[in-house]
Amino acid sequence: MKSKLNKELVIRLLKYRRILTQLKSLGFEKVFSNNLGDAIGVAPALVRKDFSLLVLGGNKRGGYNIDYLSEQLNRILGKSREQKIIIVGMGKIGSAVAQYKGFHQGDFEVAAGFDISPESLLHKIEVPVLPMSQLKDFIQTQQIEVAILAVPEDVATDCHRQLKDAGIRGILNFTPIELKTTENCIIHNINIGVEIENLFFQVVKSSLPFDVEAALPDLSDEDALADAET
Amino acid sequence: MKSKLNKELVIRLLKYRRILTQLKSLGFEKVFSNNLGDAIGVAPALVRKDFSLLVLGGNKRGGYNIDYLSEQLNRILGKSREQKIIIVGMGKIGSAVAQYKGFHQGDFEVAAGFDISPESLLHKIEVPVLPMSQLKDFIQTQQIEVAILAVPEDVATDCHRQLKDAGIRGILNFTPIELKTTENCIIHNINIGVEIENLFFQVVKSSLPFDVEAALPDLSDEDALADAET
DNA sequence: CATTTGTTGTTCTGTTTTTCACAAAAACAT
DNA sequence: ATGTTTTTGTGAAAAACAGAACAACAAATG
Repeated sequence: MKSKLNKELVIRLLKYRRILTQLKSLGFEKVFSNNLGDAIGVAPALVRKDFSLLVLGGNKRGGYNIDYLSEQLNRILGKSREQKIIIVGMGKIGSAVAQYKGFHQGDFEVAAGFDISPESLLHKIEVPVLPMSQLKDFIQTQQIEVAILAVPEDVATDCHRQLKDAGIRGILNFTPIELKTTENCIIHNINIGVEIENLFFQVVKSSLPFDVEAALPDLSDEDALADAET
Repeated sequence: MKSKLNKELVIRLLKYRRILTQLKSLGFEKVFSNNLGDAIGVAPALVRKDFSLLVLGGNKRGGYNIDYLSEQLNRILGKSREQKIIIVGMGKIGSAVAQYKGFHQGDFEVAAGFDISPESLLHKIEVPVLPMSQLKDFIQTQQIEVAILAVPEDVATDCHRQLKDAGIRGILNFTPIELKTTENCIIHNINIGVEIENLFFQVVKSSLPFDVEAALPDLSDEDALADAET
């Protein structure tokens, strides 16, 4: 069974929705595939194909209706509003995310943060911070499904287990430990260290006057072979 | 010209390197493809394929030599040591990243943070925080190539322009504004809001007793067609 | 009313990336 | 020595993904 809503597509749809919300608030009523493409950094043809796949039609010369598109994307993606999440580990990253303003028009509410020593966190945080001992109970009574994991590396696997035991269905993992999706719990890893290293590599590679890959094994044999055949 | 070192491959290589460093510090000398695959969450065959592509050989029954692999990965990826980065926007996210401990054995040094009002930042931060007015000069005299952008949404594009004007070659962008890579400046976007929305979608989708995609346009026509042809 | 213009919808094709499957080689055991 | 096990290395198949091209159509124009 091939899945129609592949991973990249879903991300694009979420981005379209955000852009549409912005455009709407600016008073626009319609939008063209190249506007959306520019906004999220993909080719206009891909935008049209995405909507075509979902049978979201536009008008042959008038582009797409923003209200219609928004509604339909909400139908497909779920309104994802009033969803509650918790944050485990209220260190720097955890509390930063707790106060993150970039959520799509307040879709999510951080129901609580958890930490080994909640008392020590005196910097004003708008969400209640509870001790880890209350984690499982809170998750189950509040029916929390999604958690953000932002604890130190050495307790990551232990916290992961606790979250799974408590019945969490999805974890956004900011620790450098690569957790793995299981049947009952979907993991998305964000490894900031790797992201920075990766960016550095790309920059250095693009800055060099020669091709980095020239240092890699020779592919010119293939060409030689091809030449020999002619 | 097809590039051998594609984006996903580079990320895997960076992850291999991290795992190898850990294994080495634990006293291991060799490692098998399935160990590495487990550690970074990919199939063992892919690990072998990666190394095969780079002509990094293992031993038919003894796995791969950790020291050798580390050296070779360092050669290919660059040692990426003593590189300096700056952080623009020392709000919650910015200062969290400034103090991020997950960097690969201290590869990177945060040379400075920049903010509109550096004085107001009284929470103890180990790196110097300078006013935006000094941004361009600092970048040029210190020869900074990579920056992390963590400012509020409404000034993101302006800061982006300032960074490009100052000659920055790579930006890790934490704002919800999707910036685009240009000839001179590589952008990697990390949109935390979208990541959370995406995770929610996947969780809801997996939780439903029926197939979400059933609500989407019918593909059974294809089957009907195929049947009709037989 | 005819013509031009602009934009969508979709097919077809091409590329890149991953998985499968198994031969080959090395280590180990008997 | 001989056989058995384990793990690599890789060619071929499969899947995922994107891009180019262009027909179809609606709107605008004169």
